[in-house]
Amino acid sequence: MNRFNFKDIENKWQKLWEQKKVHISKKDTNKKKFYCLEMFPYPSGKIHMGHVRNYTIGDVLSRYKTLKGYNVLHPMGWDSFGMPAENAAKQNNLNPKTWTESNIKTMKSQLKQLGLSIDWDREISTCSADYYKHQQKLFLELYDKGLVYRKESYVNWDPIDKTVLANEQVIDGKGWRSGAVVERKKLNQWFFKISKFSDELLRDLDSLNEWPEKVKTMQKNWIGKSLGCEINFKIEGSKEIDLIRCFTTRPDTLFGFSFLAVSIDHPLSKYYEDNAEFKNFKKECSKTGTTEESIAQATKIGFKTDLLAINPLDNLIKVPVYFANFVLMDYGFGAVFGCPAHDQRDFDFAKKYKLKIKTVVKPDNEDDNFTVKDEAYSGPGTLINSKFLDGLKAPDQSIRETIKFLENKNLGEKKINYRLKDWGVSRQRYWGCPIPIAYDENNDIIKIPENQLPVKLPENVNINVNGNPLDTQDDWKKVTINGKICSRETDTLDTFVDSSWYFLRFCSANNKSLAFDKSDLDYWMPVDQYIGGVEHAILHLLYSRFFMRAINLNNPGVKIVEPFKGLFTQGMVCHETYKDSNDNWLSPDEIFSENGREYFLKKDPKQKVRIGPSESMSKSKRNTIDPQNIINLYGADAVRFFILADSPPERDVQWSDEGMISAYKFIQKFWLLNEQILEITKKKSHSDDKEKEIDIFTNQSIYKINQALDKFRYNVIIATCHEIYSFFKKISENKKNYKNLKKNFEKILLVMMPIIPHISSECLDKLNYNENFRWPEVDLKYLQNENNNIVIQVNGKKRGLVSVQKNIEENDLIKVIKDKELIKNYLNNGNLLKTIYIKNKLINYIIK
RNA sequence: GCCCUCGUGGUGAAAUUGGUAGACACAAAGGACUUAAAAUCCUUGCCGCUUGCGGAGUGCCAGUUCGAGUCUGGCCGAGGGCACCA
Repeated sequence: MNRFNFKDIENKWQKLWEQKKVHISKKDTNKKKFYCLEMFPYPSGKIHMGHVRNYTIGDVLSRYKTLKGYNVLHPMGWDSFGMPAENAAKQNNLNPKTWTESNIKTMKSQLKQLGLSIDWDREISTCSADYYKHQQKLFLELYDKGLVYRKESYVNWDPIDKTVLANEQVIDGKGWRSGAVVERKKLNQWFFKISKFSDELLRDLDSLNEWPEKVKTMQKNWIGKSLGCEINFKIEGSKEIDLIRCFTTRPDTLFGFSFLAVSIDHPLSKYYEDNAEFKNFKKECSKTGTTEESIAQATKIGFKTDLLAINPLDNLIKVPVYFANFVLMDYGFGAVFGCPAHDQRDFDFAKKYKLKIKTVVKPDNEDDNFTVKDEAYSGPGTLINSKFLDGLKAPDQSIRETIKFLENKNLGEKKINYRLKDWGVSRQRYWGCPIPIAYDENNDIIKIPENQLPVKLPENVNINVNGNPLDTQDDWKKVTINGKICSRETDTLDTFVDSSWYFLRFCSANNKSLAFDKSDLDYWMPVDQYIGGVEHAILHLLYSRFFMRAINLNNPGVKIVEPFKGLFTQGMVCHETYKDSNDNWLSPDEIFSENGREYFLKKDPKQKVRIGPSESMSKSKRNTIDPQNIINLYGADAVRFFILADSPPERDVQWSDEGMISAYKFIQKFWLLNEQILEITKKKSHSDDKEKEIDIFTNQSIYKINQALDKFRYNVIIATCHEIYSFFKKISENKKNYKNLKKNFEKILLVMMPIIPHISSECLDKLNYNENFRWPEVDLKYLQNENNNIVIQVNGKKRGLVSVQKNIEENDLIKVIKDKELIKNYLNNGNLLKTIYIKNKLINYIIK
């Protein structure tokens, strides 16, 4: 008997699959399609464990659906524009293109070593002009539809990366990549009008019933729909302004109005630009930072103007107008009416500037003399101190009635507001898709004509410059359009644009003239199962949903609205963290242990290692495991087997060397089992009762795996594989060639194929299996044992177990068990009130 | 603060969706084989007493039910998301 030589055998099958083009998919309208897509990787150098998990999950599904007879599309590509290439280029004086292409080569070969069933004929790379030329056309199409516009606006400026960040890319006031504290800067920027679809993007979430609720909730919150009222406040004072518009969700608290606050960016500020005190205030505000987060941390400060705002419900109530640091220009109209009694921010502000705090809502368990004291009250209740509004139930009735009143008197208007802002796509970077726009001598926008597309990114550019390297390319910038000399846009597109439509490109990956062919989309789209990390729950998924709608706008040919029918978000791969006595991170390679509990430094065995919590693998914490080493040591099937074992795919999984070794041992012993069965099947065939057992076990296992596959419960499949091994191991020890042994074992190999394709294929080959690979049908008659174990309970507690014939009637069952010593004792020591019999499951005696 | 998710042995986890809690695996301990080690195999969730049996037991407290890990309400804890969003 031979060991399983994974190196040779895995290589053999990978080559064979490639030669026979078994993973190449062709449109075939007679066959039911299945589009399985994993989020494509950024080619950063080599694959990491997260990739291994992500792509194994997708591969299991693809292979399963193929066995089930679907025409499966399982493509792969490269999200290959982006800053790491530029950073690497700067650090090592490399060309971003060369660097990226070499990484792609490495990673592609690594993915192939995992035995993934990918259609490499459809490979795409977003940094190739073959890809981005279509993107430039799409950009211009959206521009013609009015979904792209340019405006001067404040942007989040990352001083390290020297680039603009989307609001979504600012995390805790810092750039999501560089970690630099974000500054504010005013620039001319290109925007996608995602807000046009706010309502649709929100509403259609309800149709995505194969998405995790968590992701849908996050998108809902991100879009942030709120129903409220727009109110115009009359202004009195020395300036030429007579109205300030506010948006409020609580118009019913208008009688608690004690100040009006506007953002420092509000148009009102132009009247105070020369005011030294205001300038100081503005400076004070900028000191506290400009991101929402840092504003949040700062104490509330205000600048009192000489203006008064009049309460629209009572002209006699006039309150001061402030500039305040906590009011955002981006949301609503950059102005809020302050009601300190029922809003904590307003309360804090009012306390600081000694403004009136008038209670207008009382909780239902309080009387009319209730007043707000130490904190604002924002709960439900009844309106008080509000004249004609008194007695209304807050919040629902009172808001509804107040809006009605304001609308009737022309003082306000019902309004729906969204938190979602338009998507800024301009990036001051070199390594991205050029924006196909130029400007003439009047700085008017000129579209690059179709016959001058694509706008190719110039090569051999010195990128060791501050700011955008494209700005320095005078030859490239100069372009003649219709005889006019123009200057190109030097900003490139956010890489989220690249990934917002790549799933469409896969459908027509080799179409030279079109980004995608509508008939291809009709067949392949939507993506039936999309698989990736939850970190893209908002940005990438929302942008892709927007792109689909943008393409569909005025384009009745495209039928699909939602790009991803099913979404699965897998958990991360974690590993323990280690530190030495000086608090430096240690990699697992640098330490050793003799008892599995205490670790020591290899280079200094006396030094004890501090074991930290298990965290997601990251280079900075040095707790990564290189998949390449693991593949070399144990082979692809063992890695696939391990990465799916133990934890359900949506949860984090712990990397453990012991677990990996256990998976490797499983592959090895399974191979030996196959060799044994092969030997046995050469013997004369044999028939006895065991055959039935084999049939039952096989069918039940296939059923179990089938169920688990349909629900992404891959860890249960691994457990079942272990059970399968134990069962057939025992059977093979009899050394009898049961008539149905070979057939059943072949079925088992077929259902294991999605998980461990190489060894399963090889085993089938060894057994001379030469039929087509098809998912075996489950024979339902084997799913229930003929003899059933019935649980005997007394007062709901398990007291015994009896094996009886299936579908036995209650009276017959009682005859069987009434003589049991145990039951007799219970029955003799109490009164039997009743018995509950659940067929084939249990009998429960109720005894007092 | 609000929203979401999750709490099961030393660990990762199963549990046919209300019916035998802890499948499967890791670790640890004990045992078998071996001159010995490695490898392999077997046993072990906890607390009692002698095999066997009894008791408690799925974060905590109630409730519904013949029966609750599963359903309902409240509390506690962990993780994630959002936020001076008016």
